[in-house]
Amino acid sequence: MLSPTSPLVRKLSTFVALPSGDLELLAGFHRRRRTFMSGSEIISEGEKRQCAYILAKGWACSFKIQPDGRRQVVDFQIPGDFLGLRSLLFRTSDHSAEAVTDIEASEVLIGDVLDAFSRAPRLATAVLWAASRDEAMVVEHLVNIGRRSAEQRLAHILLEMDARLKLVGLSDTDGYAFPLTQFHLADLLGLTAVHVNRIIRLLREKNLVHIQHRRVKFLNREGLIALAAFDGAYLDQDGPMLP
Amino acid sequence: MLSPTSPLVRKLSTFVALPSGDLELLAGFHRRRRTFMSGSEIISEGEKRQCAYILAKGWACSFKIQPDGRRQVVDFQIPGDFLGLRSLLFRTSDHSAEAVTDIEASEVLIGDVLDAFSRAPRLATAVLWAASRDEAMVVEHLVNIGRRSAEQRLAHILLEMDARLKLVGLSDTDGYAFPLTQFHLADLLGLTAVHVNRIIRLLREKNLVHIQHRRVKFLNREGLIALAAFDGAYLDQDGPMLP
DNA sequence: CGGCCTCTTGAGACAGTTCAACCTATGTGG
DNA sequence: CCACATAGGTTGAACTGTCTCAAGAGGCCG
Repeated sequence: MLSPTSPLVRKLSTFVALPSGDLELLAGFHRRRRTFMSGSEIISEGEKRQCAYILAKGWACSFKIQPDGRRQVVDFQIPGDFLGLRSLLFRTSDHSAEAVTDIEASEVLIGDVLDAFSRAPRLATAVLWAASRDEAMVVEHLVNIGRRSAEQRLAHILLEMDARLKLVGLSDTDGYAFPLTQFHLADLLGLTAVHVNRIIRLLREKNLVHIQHRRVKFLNREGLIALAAFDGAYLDQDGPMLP
Repeated sequence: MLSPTSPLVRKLSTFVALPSGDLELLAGFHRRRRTFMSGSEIISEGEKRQCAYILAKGWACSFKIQPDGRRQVVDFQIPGDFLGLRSLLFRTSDHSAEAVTDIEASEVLIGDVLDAFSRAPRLATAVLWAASRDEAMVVEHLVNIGRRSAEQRLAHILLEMDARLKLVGLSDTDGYAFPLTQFHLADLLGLTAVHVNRIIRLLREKNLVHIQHRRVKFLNREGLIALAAFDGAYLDQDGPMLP
């Protein structure tokens, strides 16, 4: 049985109040528990009819590889996030995903989704909301790369992850545990790892954030927010719920 | 009554065969027809509880504006596409949208969606698919900006629009009608209009494509595909349907 | 006819890349 | 518990794709 504070339930409950029947249906999604070792590939671009996962523990990342070997990270997934929802619905998966840390996840099949949608339409809307929120994050990453400086990009993603981690109770007041390497950040921000390193130093020298020892520690959150022009409205996680 | 060749039906039918009951429900979505003049704003970032639209005729574009006035276009919408689906589900809209040409669209309210989902779960899955396809396009635009050269970016978007227009019957063998300015392209590709202009010239001089007089005309499609490393799998519009 | 978009081209500046070297943790096998 | 391997992080110097600013040309509409 799914505990009421499971990250996914916590996230969806920000959107709509789900009746207990829907919650039980959601619990059924957690039947097939899987574990993956750090670095292992979970979803593979180009493969047909893949399944999806709900991440329960650890960080993952979804990405696309270019023919020349360069890679673009699309997003990082934290507990409560879907992993590979698009590859569940598409004929062939349009992206790959791998475990950043050791992770635990629940396998979801297309049948589970069809079944749940027909029995709980409110849940269908909640899942569409979660998928739309994922899209909103990708959109913000697009703005990041397209129209912000390297410094702003880094500041922005640090603030986004903070807000997302808070929603599932994984962020403290001063910062959070942060398992990403500078290569991960570079591939998300459309930069090189060398340049990310220089920007990290810059933000440290400005006494805005420290990124050290697998931790992000905010020294001047207001300053960071101003620098990145961060507005978390796209995460749609504040304010009153849908009636 | 909705004609069976409406762009939206045509698009969704690529994914699943919808029973006639679902098609009638879908037709109900087209009750409230609206028209917008070229240049007018249809969705506004920051506004609460906006409605969404299904585009029937013309081109639109969705975008986000930065505090410094620079703008990032997220995607262009063509007939059959949703417009502002995220602003329908979110507390406040995370993006804006405007009409590129004069357009015709049908207004969709949140109640329509909830109602349709509870009566036609298969339709819910089809809508989730369409939303996921929109996300896949944004992801590809992210890869475009993050990891491709200006030349590749432009080639890629021209090929994407060709495939998308083909799906709704708006592309000829040699090219298609193209209402975008170089400013639109610049804002989508994360470049300046000046640089887009130089790249357009480059592709013309290489005898790959002509972009002139509001038309895209392919001269060497294979060459363009190779240049951009274009693989349309992310559009999920080829191959057998979902059973 | 004049005004305003849109497109075009040039020259200099700069943010971020590339390549290369070196440093520092952390873990592993002997 | 040391020796070594390896992944990740740090820094410098030269290079380049794209931007910025600037000025002008073409075409459409009132």
